[in-house]
Amino acid sequence: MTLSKTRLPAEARQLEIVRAVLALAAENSPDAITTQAIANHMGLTQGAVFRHFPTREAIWLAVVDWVEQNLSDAITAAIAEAGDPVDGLRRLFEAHVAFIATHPSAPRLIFNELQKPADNPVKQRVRALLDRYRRRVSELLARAKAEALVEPELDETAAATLFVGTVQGLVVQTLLAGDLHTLQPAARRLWPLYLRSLGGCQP
Amino acid sequence: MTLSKTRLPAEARQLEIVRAVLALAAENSPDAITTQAIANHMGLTQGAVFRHFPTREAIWLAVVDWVEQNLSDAITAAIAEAGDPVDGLRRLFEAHVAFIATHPSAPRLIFNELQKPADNPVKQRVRALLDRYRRRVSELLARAKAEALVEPELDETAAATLFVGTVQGLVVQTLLAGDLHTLQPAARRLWPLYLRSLGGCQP
DNA sequence: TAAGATAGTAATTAATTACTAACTTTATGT
DNA sequence: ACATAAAGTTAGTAATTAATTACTATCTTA
Repeated sequence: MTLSKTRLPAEARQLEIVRAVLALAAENSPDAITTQAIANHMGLTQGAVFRHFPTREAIWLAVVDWVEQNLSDAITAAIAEAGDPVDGLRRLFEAHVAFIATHPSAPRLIFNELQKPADNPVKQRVRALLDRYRRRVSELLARAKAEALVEPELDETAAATLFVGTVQGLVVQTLLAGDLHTLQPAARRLWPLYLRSLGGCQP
Repeated sequence: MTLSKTRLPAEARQLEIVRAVLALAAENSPDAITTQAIANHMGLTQGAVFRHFPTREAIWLAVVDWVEQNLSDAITAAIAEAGDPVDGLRRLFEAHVAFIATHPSAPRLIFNELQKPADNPVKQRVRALLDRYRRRVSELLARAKAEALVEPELDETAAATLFVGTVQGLVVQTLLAGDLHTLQPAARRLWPLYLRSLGGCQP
């Protein structure tokens, strides 16, 4: 419960609603989060929510936007500090896992949306987010190949899919196990394996 | 619509209900599948469903049982035909992907359950299913290590997690893209990468 | 300080949902 | 044939939920 008590300007309240959803989605399935629950979390009445969003779906679009923006920033910062492309991949991997560890609701949103029919607007937004992410991984892999840091005949597309999949698969398993605090340790053990899959310096 | 028209003995009808859920889950989120929708799919009325299952949750437990049984059979068959452990892993990988391609509702169930609170009975069942699966992968990896087919200092646990994660991550991405028919081609491109992550001498 | 805009409330609505129970129909064994 | 138990129907109920509406309180600013 935040119980902000005071009235907030529309923009600030919208952000509050997004954060309420993120907080609630850390423990519950996104679909199970009712507008009533969102209102309770802020200490407001249910009707107040619809002062700031026309429909429930509009809330979810705003949440996806928030995730996209923050994840994108984290990625950019991680890559910027990198030495070579392979180091960039490692930093990206760690940043991605760290982001999920602090925002467990983010993967929940994704896993939730991939269930729904194709024309769903929220799903489209999530798909676009993931596409952009994979493209950035591909670029790093291409540079790594150009600098002869990985197997010269590496299947870049597959390697990018595996990169994203490694994180996603790990998250699936830790979410199912219920112990999200083991995410980062497990990720550290996975990285050497992924790195070796790229080939390169080894015979 | 199956429209079986005739009356069915309880046991057969229960199986019909499970198959109806599997069929409906291929396109919709499991949570969105109502008892009414199940009944419609069989050409019966909603009340008929509750002749065979006391609660909605009981239906989902039966569905998980079905998946567990069929996946387990497919795995066992795949491993049985294998030559060496690494060949077993490859066959297991292919069998797993093939199972998902023919039963896309299976991963949907998993992704749906991992969202819910820990005490959920269906989630517990799904978790047990995945644990057994990962253990079988671990055994194959251990044998591969004993036969010196992979890196002698391989982190088995991590490699098993990566194995399962590779499939799961791939499924997440194809489900999100909406083109499930690209699953198997993409999987074939991923296998060489996973194999290389295990290290060892390449033939 | 008065006027208008903005944020939130309280009550209600229409639709959907899992579940129940009293009933009718069908299949089957003797 | 026919009794009867099982399978399916009909017609509900109670609870939940997103959305709406008429109203009130608070802030801004001219």
